[in-house]
Amino acid sequence: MSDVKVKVELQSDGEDYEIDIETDTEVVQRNSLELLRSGPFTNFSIEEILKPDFGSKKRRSVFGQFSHPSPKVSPKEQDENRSPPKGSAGPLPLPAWVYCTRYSDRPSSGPRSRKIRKKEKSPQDDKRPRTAFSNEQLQRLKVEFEKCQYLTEQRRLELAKTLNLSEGQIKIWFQNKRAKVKKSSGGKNILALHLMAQGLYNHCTVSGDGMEQ
Amino acid sequence: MSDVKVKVELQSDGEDYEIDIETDTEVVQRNSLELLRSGPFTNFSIEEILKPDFGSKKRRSVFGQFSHPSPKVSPKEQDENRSPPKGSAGPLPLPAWVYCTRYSDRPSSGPRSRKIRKKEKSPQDDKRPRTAFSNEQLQRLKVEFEKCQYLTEQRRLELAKTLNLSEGQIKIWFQNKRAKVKKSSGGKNILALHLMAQGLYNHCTVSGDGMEQ
DNA sequence: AGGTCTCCTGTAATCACTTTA
DNA sequence: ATAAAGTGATTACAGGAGACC
Repeated sequence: MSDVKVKVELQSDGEDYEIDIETDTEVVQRNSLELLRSGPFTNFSIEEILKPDFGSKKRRSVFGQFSHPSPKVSPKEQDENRSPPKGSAGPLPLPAWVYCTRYSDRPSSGPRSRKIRKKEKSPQDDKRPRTAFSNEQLQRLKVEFEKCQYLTEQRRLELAKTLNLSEGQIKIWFQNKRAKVKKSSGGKNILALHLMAQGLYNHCTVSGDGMEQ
Repeated sequence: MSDVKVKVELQSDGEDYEIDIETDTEVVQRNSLELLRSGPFTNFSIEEILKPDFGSKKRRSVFGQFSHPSPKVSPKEQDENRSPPKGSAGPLPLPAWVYCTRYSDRPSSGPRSRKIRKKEKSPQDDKRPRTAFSNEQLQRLKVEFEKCQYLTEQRRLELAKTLNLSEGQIKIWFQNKRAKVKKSSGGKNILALHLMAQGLYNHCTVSGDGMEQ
């Protein structure tokens, strides 16, 4: 696969954007997510995954063991079909989580169309005053969050538009929400229990106790 | 199982530090979460994907990196105390992501130390004695409050300066005032609700600006 | 090599609400 | 009655890292 880059200048904001075309990685990743979303967890065992021959490696360090294939794909491709192009000879696509790197547990944030010319920052502290999101906004955000805890650019843009918030606010809200969930769940989850049961869970969390709400 | 913490006082600065030892749990949990995030699915089975040879794409294949050392990793990067010896033939059957440490995703970050917050004692000392605002001050505050029940940093600063009060006092006064109004109006603060509904809560404009943060 | 993106982690600030005095 | 402080939730940002161009 090769990359094709296209430069686009949008009339609206006069910004240049660079869009990567080709490569079906993103589709793969999406499908991979679907995959992960799939079967009941009980369909495969931790043991299976953890067998010595699975991705056999002696080194314990994660460093460098995971590399991140460039997740580039045209946004169009992204919305329109969620199936990987069943092109003949392509190598089998990998699930997203396999691609995970250092932040190894989260899927890629998806294809990006990068802004090339970033606006020059105003050097002063233009810290946005705290906003109180409306119930409507929060409602929608929560719904979206339940669908997936991570944003794609697409989704972020769409949310920002329909909720009349900045993309930055959407992004930050998701970050904060993830942090909250993580904190409040205290790390207790089903799989954790699985791991515990299998003796792979040698450590305990500090924060421990869950918080309510 | 419990968390292990060590308190250390460094000679250099006389500060206490708290060091977490072995907090791998969260990583496991988070990675696990992703795995658990499952739903109905299509093309390939988990078992298939988990085979060592699955999708062995040449250079960027993750699985390939299970079987041979990544070119990206310099020995130095593999941190001193966390990396097992490279040539170690020791049985470490687990995929790397299982071992991700700390906040689960980054083996490289390892145990951290953080400063324990300095505790301020003598709780009585810092308490500001109750202030009796002058009529002039109250007058101005009320006027401002009617303009908008919520402060911007700008406005607070300005008020504090002209009224010769601390910004903290201004802030508290507004908070108390809002509470009072709310109470007396039976919890129905039309303006506030309206503002909230519009997401304008504590500032007056919604900027559509982009992602700068 | 430099810039930009998102990520995660922490933290500051402010909110509503409660309590103290 | 009300200034001030405490609590818990939440928005926003800093800082550092990995990935990408």
